[in-house]
Amino acid sequence: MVTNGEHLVAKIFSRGDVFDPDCPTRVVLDRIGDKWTVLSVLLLSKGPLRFTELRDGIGRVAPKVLTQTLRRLQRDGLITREVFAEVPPRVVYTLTPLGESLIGPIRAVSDWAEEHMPAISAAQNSYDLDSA
Amino acid sequence: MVTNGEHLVAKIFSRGDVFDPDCPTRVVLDRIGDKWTVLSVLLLSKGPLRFTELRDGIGRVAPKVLTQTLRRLQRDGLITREVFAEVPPRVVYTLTPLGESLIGPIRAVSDWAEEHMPAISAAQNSYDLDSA
DNA sequence: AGTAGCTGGTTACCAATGGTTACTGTCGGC
DNA sequence: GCCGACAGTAACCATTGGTAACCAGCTACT
Repeated sequence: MVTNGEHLVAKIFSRGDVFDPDCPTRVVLDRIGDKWTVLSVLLLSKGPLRFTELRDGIGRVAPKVLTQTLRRLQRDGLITREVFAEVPPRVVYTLTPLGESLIGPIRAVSDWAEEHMPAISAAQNSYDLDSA
Repeated sequence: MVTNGEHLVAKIFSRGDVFDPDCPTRVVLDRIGDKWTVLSVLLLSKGPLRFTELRDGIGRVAPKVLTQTLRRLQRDGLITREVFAEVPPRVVYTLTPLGESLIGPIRAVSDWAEEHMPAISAAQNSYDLDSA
């Protein structure tokens, strides 16, 4: 396994650099930017959940879109997807350790959003009034 | 100014709750999800920048899209936009105190992205191999 | 005098992503 | 035999991101 590639000429990125347009870190930032990723991870931080539990916890999310979100999280190794061959079917989503390591940063962002939301709403209102 | 609205029946949201679909916090999370918001704020965290400096710092972003991003950040009260009537024209973008308060949470996320990017890439590869 | 170029955009147009509504398959209960 | 629960898919729009071309105002070059 090649983990230390700093002697190579090509960019191998053993750590990542968000300011490099060619670095896969951009993909990671895109994922966090996916509309329901943050909420899904936050919900799963309390424990494994089923599809409908996630859907109801988020509220007003189309099943297709939630499926897309969860597939991408699974592909990124942030969650696991367990299917139980029962009737009615049961699918349980669980955070992996990698996914759990994201809880801290994500919670920082959502806490910030909750705390500063009033200020942002106020700024939006005055901006809209000025340009009206 | 009404800041404590907990005695009202209607939702007035003095703080925000990301799990409530009707809460404006969702708008804030959407903004962070905008493709270039995080990078723009990170770049501006080092000091005010001009339009082209931001564009070059991000790399491969269409001017139209960068303009959209910056206007939204301005509307949210996260940055200010100063125009100097010179030739050639000069426009300087600066983080507001509100914008500066976002640096911490955003840096937590981007640091996480840089640190765990190799693990994510590996997970993606094995996922793609399995489904191939 | 003509023209090319810099800055910070805008406009028109196209592609990709996100989102909504409707539908599927399986089985147990009524 | 029909309904509903679960975990999705299918077909179809809407929003966003991206590209290429252009503009205004002045300066500097030829």
